[in-house]
Amino acid sequence: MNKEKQMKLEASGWKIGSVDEFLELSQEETEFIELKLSLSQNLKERRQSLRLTQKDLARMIHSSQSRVAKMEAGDPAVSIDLLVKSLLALKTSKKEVAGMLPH
Amino acid sequence: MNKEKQMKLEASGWKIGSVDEFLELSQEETEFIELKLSLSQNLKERRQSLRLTQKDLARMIHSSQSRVAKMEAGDPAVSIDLLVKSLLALKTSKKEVAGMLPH
DNA sequence: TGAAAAAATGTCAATTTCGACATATATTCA
DNA sequence: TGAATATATGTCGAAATTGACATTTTTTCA
Repeated sequence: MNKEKQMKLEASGWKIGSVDEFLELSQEETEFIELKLSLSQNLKERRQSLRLTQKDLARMIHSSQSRVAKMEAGDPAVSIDLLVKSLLALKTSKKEVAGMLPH
Repeated sequence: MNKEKQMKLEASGWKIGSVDEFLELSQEETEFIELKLSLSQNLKERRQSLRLTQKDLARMIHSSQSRVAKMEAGDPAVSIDLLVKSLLALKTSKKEVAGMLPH
């Protein structure tokens, strides 16, 4: 993982380590984070292409606008479960989900 | 969803509804549960084919044998996050994960 | 422009999921 | 067989995630 990618992760709030240096993440941790970010980004694109507001989506999954915003921002404190529930609510197909898997 | 499939879900502890009749689940809820069960089953097969014990896998993901058992049993109180972390720990490829998606 | 709508950000109590532990049950194999 | 190993089940306090709410910032568009 290069420095630029680490910067992006940190920018989304993923930094866990010490104050002025990057935490060395294991390969699984990195893959896990990248998967969540990919789902986040795809969810946002999908919602927007369907012309739904965050509030609309929030209603569909019985959640709140702020939580949808955090989901789409790739906030670490949002579970894959909620991301998947959101994608399912938007009738995302298996093929589309498969395309969201990093690598 | 037919009765037999509902029976299987209930057998894994997924029943939420009333005492003597099945709860009518929405399509998204059903798809979500089926996804988790698919990941569970595939995880178990993958671990076994690698000749690892539940305790072995638990160590790899810094968890416990009992939680791995619940994961593989499709216990509702286990997150997709933990399932994904486990699959990543077992070096599951994108293609393999894609093959685990129901439908 | 500027007001309205949408999105982002921060906080919090409630709920869910967590690892850990104890123990019961099942499987393996000498 | 039966002892050793593996798995399943139940419980618990701790930690993480939740929906909701208030507020700020950004975007839209008349």
